[in-house]
Amino acid sequence: MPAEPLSRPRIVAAAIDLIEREGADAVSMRRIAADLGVGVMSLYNHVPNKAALLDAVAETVLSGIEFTDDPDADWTDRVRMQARAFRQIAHHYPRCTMVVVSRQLQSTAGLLPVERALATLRSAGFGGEEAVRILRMFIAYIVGSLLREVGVTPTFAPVHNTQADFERVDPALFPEINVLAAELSSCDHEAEFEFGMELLVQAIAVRREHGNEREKK
Amino acid sequence: MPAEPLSRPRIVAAAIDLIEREGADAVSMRRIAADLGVGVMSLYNHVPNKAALLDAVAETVLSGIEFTDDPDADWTDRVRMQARAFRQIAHHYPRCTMVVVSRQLQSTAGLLPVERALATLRSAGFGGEEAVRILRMFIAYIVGSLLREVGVTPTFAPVHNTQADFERVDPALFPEINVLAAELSSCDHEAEFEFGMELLVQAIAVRREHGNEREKK
DNA sequence: ATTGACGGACGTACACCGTACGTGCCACGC
DNA sequence: GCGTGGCACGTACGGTGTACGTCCGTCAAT
Repeated sequence: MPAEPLSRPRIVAAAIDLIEREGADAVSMRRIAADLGVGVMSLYNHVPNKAALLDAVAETVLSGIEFTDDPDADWTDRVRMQARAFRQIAHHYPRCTMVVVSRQLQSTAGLLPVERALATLRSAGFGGEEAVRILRMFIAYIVGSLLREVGVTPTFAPVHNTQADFERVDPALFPEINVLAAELSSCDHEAEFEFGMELLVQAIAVRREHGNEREKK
Repeated sequence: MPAEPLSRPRIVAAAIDLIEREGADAVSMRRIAADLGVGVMSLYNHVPNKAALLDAVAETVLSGIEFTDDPDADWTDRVRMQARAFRQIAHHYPRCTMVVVSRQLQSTAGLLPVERALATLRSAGFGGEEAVRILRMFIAYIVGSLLREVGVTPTFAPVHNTQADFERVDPALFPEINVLAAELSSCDHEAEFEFGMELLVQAIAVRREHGNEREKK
């Protein structure tokens, strides 16, 4: 007597749960079925195959982005907020992040963030082509940042101090690394992310100014 | 009569070859052994397990970066060159790129690029901590860019035009996407990469100016 | 020269994986 | 009453990573 009749959302939720608990490697159709107390092949009545299931996982995680867009705020603040929203879901589903960025999703799941971002950039005065370029640049930076974050803490396990690794390098061959061993081994991801984001925001801000000046001329 | 006696580099080379020919999904110990004309378990005399083999693949690919660093050039040009060198290996081993960025490598393989980059930034006048932050930002951007490039062309197969996908969205729900469908569906990766890199270079250039001014004050 | 140890190539075996296919149950429209 | 279609499920097949045991060539010590 299954209280709930095994639907696609339930399967996806179980998959996300499993990934967060035991990592992406632990995912198998048998394991998900066992967690749901269900036969393995029953899953295939709702999901065509494992790849599609993982796509659905990515889609679901991505659609969990919460936008608190304030149309009255400065456009730079809106850009900042949207970038942070992107990063926050990665903190909510840390183990799933690798799954999300690994599979390129050509579905409509990530479309709402794209729409919002483009609208913000257009309202800031950027042209269409330029807005797309800027958006792609931001996405690249965000994805790369998240990849490092989840890579360095794949299990949130004891972050075995890699400091020793950096201090063990040959000072003659790698003088800079040797001097900066402390800075290289520690990493405040939040501050790091904000630093890069601020640089990007200011870069496109000055680019907008130049564009406006050129228009006036 | 094995002409060459099956060494670890030979195994890694076979793995890279296989990945480039048939994609990362085709990699299996049995398949690699077959390509080498060798029994499966013989591989384990040189490689502890499959994960270590893939780590070695990442390490080997990464160590193939060619640096043509010109110490006399402007520091911005040196940064540009190093970023491009990073991207070029991804073009040389397109299918391996996902493997490289997927596994976080804490080995000494990627250390030389790090050393060069830090030296360049330090010589440009950046402080130690700031140089590390800037380097991390660049790496995030580059990794994110490469991930999009290899994601969009996982097999270099016919890039089934996703234009239709963008044009099919509801214009009422996604007006910006609808208007910019053409820009979103086409992507000149090279130009896109250069655009973002230029923005980053100029951003840190103005940051350096501000820092210098503050020092003078 | 004989022997012993040893490293590497290999086959077998096991647990697990994704999933194609067939079977049975149950709720429904006629 | 009777199809009929959807859904849960079991079985089975080909593939995977790898632990373990076996065999054999080489080389050091006796």
